[in-house]
Amino acid sequence: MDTTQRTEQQQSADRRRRELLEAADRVVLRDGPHASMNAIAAEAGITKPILYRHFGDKGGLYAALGKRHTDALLDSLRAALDAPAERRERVEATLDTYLAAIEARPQVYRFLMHPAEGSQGEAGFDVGKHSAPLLRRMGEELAQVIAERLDLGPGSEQLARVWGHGIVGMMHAAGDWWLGERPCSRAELVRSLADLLWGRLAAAGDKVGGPGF
Amino acid sequence: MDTTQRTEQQQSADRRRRELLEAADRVVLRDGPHASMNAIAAEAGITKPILYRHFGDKGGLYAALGKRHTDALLDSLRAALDAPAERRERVEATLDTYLAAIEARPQVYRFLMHPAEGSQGEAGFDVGKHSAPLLRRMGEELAQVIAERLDLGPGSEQLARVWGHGIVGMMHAAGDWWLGERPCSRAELVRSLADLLWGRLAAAGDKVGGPGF
DNA sequence: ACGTACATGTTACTTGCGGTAACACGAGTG
DNA sequence: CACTCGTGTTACCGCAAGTAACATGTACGT
Repeated sequence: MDTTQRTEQQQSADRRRRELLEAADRVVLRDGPHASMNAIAAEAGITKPILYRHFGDKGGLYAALGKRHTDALLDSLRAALDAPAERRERVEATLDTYLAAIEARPQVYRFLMHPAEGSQGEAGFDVGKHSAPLLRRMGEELAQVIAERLDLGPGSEQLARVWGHGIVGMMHAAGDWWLGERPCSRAELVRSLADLLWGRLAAAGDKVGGPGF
Repeated sequence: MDTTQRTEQQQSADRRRRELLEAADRVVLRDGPHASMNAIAAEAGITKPILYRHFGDKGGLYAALGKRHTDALLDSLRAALDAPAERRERVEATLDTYLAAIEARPQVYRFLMHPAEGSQGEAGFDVGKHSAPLLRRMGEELAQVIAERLDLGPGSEQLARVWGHGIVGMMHAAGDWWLGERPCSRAELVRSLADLLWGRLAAAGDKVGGPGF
């Protein structure tokens, strides 16, 4: 039949696509985001045009690659956010999940966020535009959770979205900085961020002698 | 004398450098970050090797370009942060200054932050790694201000740095999202972010029937 | 006046990558 | 057996980064 044929072919094409993605994953994680299409094709045991037949262009490949990791990360975040516990505890668990993920596989993180600066300290310059997708998706998801579960009064819809993106950005920037400098333990970082979210900034007193922030 | 010679040459070289930077600025802001070195050289009325003599490589040029804008932005932020007013008011003024800047010149912002996706909806892919420098610098500056002026008890040094980078990340991500979707006025955005910083997240009540965040 | 040193500029090239066209092989089907 | 279609290859194009080698003006020491 036509349909069965199509299905078989589709399945085989999908398997192939997954294999190619895994090969690309290996190369990108080994060589950094500067990996050339030639290198990826070589790792997969084939040549360039096949990659292009599957993914269109390099952007397509990187987008597919990014989506895999993004989906995985979002799944763990959702799990942490859905755990049965107090709100602050869940917030801390979510922050910790994210930070643990970028700590465990910094290569993946660097690829997703700012794919420049390959492993070597080269003056590399090429980058993907993945950060936006990941950050945006996380922001939107968090906004939805906030809007669903929190009672924020009038304008809650918009407030939730601002907060979603804002909190995600806070987590992202702090995590990025922390990953580079490692100025403290993950637990301390989580606590500090949660404290910030919990209003300690507003509650803090001015230092003696100064104008206070 | 030798020194006077060196000085005169240095001065002329500096003038030239500034001219080149301004030309590069025009091209980048017109063509997006995909601008080729050839195009920039042409705009400046000269040819490629001269650019390379002045800036080493494209990264050097873009770094110099980024530094100009970054310095300017940081100056306005410092001014807003130093204004004589209540803390929350100053925080709002600073947020507003940043958002006003990215609103007024989105081209510059896009170049500094994620220089991909040129004005045309191309599948563009090349990017600079400028976001890190700008975000890092803003984070560190804010951290210093917090540490200097706020009384945060033990561990205040680290706490201030986490908060600095976290707040900057919040501002950045929210601003980036807002700039793309324009879901509300700038003033509303500022208010929402300040509310988040002021602990409204912690103070919000759970929605009826749900587990509450 | 003349060669020397140096800054400033150019042309023409190499290298490397993204992307594509054209061709080659193998298997199932009338 | 011819036909097609999926899968693969080689060989190429275009373009941008970066460089080598060469030209030219100008101040200086002798």
